[in-house]
Amino acid sequence: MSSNVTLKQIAEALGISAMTVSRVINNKKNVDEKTRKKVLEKARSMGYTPNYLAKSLVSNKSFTIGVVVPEISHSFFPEVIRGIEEVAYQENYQLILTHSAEDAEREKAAIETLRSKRVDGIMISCSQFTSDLSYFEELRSSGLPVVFFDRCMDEAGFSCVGVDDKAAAKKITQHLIDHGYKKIAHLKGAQGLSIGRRRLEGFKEAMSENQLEIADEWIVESGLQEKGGFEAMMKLLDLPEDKRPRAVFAINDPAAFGAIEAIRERGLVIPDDIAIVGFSDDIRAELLPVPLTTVHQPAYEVGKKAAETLLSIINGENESVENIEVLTQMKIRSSCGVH
Amino acid sequence: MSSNVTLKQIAEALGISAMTVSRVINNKKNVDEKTRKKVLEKARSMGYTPNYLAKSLVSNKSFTIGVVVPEISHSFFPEVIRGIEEVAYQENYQLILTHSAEDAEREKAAIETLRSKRVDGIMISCSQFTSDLSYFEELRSSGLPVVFFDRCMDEAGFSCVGVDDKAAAKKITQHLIDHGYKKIAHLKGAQGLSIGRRRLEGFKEAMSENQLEIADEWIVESGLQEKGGFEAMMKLLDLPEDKRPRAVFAINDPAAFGAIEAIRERGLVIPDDIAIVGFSDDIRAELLPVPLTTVHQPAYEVGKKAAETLLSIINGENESVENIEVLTQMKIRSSCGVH
DNA sequence: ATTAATGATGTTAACGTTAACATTCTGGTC
DNA sequence: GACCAGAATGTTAACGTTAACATCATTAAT
Repeated sequence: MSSNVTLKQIAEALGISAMTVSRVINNKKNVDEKTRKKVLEKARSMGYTPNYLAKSLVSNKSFTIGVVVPEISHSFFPEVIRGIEEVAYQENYQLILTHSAEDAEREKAAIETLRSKRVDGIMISCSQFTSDLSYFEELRSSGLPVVFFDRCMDEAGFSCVGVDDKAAAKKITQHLIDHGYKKIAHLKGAQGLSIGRRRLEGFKEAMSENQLEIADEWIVESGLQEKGGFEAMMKLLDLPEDKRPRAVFAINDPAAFGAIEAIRERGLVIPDDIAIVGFSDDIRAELLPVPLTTVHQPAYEVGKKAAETLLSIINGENESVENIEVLTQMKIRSSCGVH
Repeated sequence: MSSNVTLKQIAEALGISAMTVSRVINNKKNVDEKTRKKVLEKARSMGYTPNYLAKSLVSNKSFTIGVVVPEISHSFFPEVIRGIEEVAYQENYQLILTHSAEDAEREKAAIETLRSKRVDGIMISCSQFTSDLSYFEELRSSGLPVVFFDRCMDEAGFSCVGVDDKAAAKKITQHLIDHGYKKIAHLKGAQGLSIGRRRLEGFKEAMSENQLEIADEWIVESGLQEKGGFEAMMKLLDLPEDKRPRAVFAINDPAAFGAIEAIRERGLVIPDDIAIVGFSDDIRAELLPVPLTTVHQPAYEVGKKAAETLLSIINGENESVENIEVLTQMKIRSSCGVH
């Protein structure tokens, strides 16, 4: 358990000052070539590893950025993280990854810890239950660079990188309408979340532009997971037959999977009895017995763009609060009916 | 961009010493109740956030652990990370997540950076191409707690948390044998990696215990990705018909997916013409047209166990170098033939 | 040989925190 | 009222690094 070697120890071993050693380690000029070699050799032989904590303390810069995700293991976020990591890596930043597990308190605590660890910026994708705007206002007044991605708090005053949720939701709803469906339901997400609101908006816009009825009972909150989708769909299936929708637009693919399960349990057939479309293009969507029509989100791109945005703020190249939308792509498969 | 508030600033604002403020912030005793309240109030109003960098510098403890994964976005690792994160969260540690992208040099650089950031320990899953043992020996001599997970370097002298690769490989090979197959090939992984070696060993053991021929040309290196699996399978399919294997055990599911693609391209049918089994129970395995028989790896458990092991070393509760195997479960589906 | 310019090195203080020790209160005891 | 234990608070130095300035050595120019 050899404790860590310091500049000073190298300096002492060579009978020179710590400053000279520092200069060598940081490749500064004005160091004699002989000294440089001597120092490098000694540093290697003593197993020197610079202490970035001390460095960061002095420079007030940690080359670390914090990432807060609500869910690590579902397919979208790992891909986003890969995008973030790639950009960070290029610029020599590391990531502290924290996981809120869809818990607003845990999210808050994570952000506090990240601040304490003096990250240079934070990237946040909110939990489903995040609603305390005042906390984010406080965060904003701290001046720490922050960017939201995918799940944003619109009023928080931070930039947000997501996908064209509203436009895509509208488009895929329109696709159902083009198939001749009129009775269309929506499994919606939490309205505190930008994605929940925007997808609902897109849905509504498509419906009203086509003069179709938007029945209250056909807009059911499902959350973002299988379970919620299942339960929400069950509610719809419990309606009297003539009040039942013929098509469903689910807030995301996991919710759609849950809904599909519910439909199947009731012995109904997709898309003949009920058509369904999702959002996110989960890796499983394509592989279902009836492949799911959905919206492909370029997750890697979202991560990349979000990281670039954050770094530009950190580097002082960008002050404006922006709403950046990466373009999605509709994936038409079979669950929406013949095409 | 208000710069960060310090203990000293709070102290000055109240006309007391920094030490007293520190005592309040850290809930130490021997502080007057009135003072305590005054300080807490001031700290809140000034927006104080403790500087863990400074704290860590003094205490030589960062409450941060480094994680190095070769691949972020494939389903196994996110789940492992979730397990790690959960344990870390319980113990108030944060994770610095780094990604080697299957590049040995990048992996080495990541570890160096983690050391510089003075993480309290590191968890590593090696890239496919990691082979420089001397680096790990050096790392070991630094005394920093390290644990490998899933992809280990056996001789490096660190504990390793993985699954019962060899036993599981043997079992699934035996399963193929029980189906009556005698001509069985193996798409193997890099032999520098524990999983590559152990799964090959398990395969060989099952074959020889059943007095079956282990033909050299039926053991083909595929790597761990689709592409490698595809190419390796193509080599097997290029053999003269009578020398072709009737069943294949792929090192992991992605390799199996690639192989399946190759089989299909040749117009052959699974399992009738060629049976195939994988390893890892990728989320897609179950959803294939012919669901893939494979070995389920409890990824979350691996992450959890690995993190627990690392923390026990960090806390000085554990000195021994162990090889911990989390038990897998065979998932028998259809790709291995009727059952 | 003297001066100036430049190169090589050293010294000091600071970053924000806390451990260890030092000092100053307080309230009680005799 | 003197004394003391203990509580409350303060002072100093240290963690490892570097910026800023200071010093000393060397070389070139006159």
